[in-house]
Amino acid sequence: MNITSPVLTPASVSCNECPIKHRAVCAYCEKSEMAKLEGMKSYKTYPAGSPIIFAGDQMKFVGSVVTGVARLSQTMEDGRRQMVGLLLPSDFVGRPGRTYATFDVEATTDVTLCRFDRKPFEKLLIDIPHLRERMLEMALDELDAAREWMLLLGRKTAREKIASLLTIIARRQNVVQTSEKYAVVHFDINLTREAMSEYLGLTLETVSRQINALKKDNLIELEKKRHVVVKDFARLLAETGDDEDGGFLD
Amino acid sequence: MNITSPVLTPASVSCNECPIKHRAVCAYCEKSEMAKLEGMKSYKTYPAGSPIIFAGDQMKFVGSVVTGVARLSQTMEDGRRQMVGLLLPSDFVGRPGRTYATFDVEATTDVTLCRFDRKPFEKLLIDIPHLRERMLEMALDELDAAREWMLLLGRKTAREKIASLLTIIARRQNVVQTSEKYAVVHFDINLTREAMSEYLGLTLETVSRQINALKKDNLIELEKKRHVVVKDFARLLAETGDDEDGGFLD
DNA sequence: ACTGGGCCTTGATCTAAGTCAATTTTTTTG
DNA sequence: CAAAAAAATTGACTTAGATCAAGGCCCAGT
Repeated sequence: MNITSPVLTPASVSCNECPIKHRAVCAYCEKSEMAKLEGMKSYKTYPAGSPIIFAGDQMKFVGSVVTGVARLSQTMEDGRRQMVGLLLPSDFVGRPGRTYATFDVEATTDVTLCRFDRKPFEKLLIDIPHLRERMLEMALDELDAAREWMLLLGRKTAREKIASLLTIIARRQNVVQTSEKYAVVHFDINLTREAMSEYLGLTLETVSRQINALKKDNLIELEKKRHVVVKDFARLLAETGDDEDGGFLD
Repeated sequence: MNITSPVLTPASVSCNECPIKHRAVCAYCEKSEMAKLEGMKSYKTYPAGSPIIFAGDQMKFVGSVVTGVARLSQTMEDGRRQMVGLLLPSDFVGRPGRTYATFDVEATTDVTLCRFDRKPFEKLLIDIPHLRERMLEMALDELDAAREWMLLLGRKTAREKIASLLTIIARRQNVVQTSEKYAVVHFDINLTREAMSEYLGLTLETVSRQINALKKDNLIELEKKRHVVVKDFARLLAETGDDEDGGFLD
């Protein structure tokens, strides 16, 4: 559905040329360790909109998002849904040590995963300290992000939620450097209004109204509904309810 | 404020007699490893209501909750507060690898921590694989719990939130075994209505009204405001909005 | 170039939970 | 044990966001 780089031919990609090698679970591994991983990995691409894992399913694999965007979500019996994580390239899918999936994982755009069978991967986690080290770091980062999101879900207004989401998407795409905070910035939202509403704990109508309210207030411009231009990033930041550089710590 | 076991005399407690030794970060350590930890630890008790760490502060120590209840929370400039974690005995405080605290930590009841200076502890994390292993496991569990909570904050009704909180408190105090799910169950809530409201993303008035609504509907009984008697745990569970055994996975 | 199906927007109305304001109950402490 | 402080309840009223219900836009495929 989107600029998903010229499709990787699965087995042919060497870890050396992997676009996420500096940030994924394997980031700290040395040559010899990489060799072990290299031998076990396999790529799989999921088309936009397709499920990757269902909550309750047995988890036969774990892996890293190489390209694309996936989402982690939870569904209640009556259909209420809450997204609990947005998985971008280098993010990890699956929880070692757990047999059954707790959440649904779904491809939002086309998604390519670098997969490992779960059991063997768990062995590697024990054998390769660097792997476990990075895994811990990533888990702690995600935990902080999840807690940040809890504040958003529990206490922020609809407008603050939208502003927060936009700033987060902008940052995650690395369009904003700390220094050029006041610059004009533009980026794509890879999410439908519905997906946004699931992330923010709102309805899609409210998302639509609030986005258009931000537009009316001249905080953003829209091109073709999915492309956002922020004229003054600092002003948008001020709408998030976060203090100052909110989240640019350490 | 509550039954906080006969105050531990700090330096005198040996890890052998530690009430949390089977579940804390050190749970997987062997004798020799424990010896290292033993030499570095020190206990500190914080009176109910007092701050343990402020967001933004430098983190000089990390540690485990030995007794009591602490809470992790976040505050917005205008005073809106969201609790993002409830720390019970064996839970870990602080984030190795981070210099500054991201969240406030506060003693809810009297709290005793088993503390380690952060820097030396980070060294141990590298030296003692068992420590890192347990740390990862705990981080992943907390991440799952945080995501579970995101569903509650984003999608549940006030009544569902209260019912969920009550079942969680009951479980955490181990009053409920999976088997005796239908039994009468009673427990204390160590939280004020205000603390509950901060956890649930509600106001204290709504918390009060919903608790009393559950009482009127004969789902719970109250003794002295803070002690809850659940006559039929399954019926309370049904009010949480979660499916079936909600969360008793794996 | 037309049409069907996702998306998205917009309006009217409803309602769960918030706000404001007492009052009562419980706990603390001098 | 009385008085003060803290916690909890209860009521009246307001409101942000949900719900219900049309329409409009856009591009994908014939």
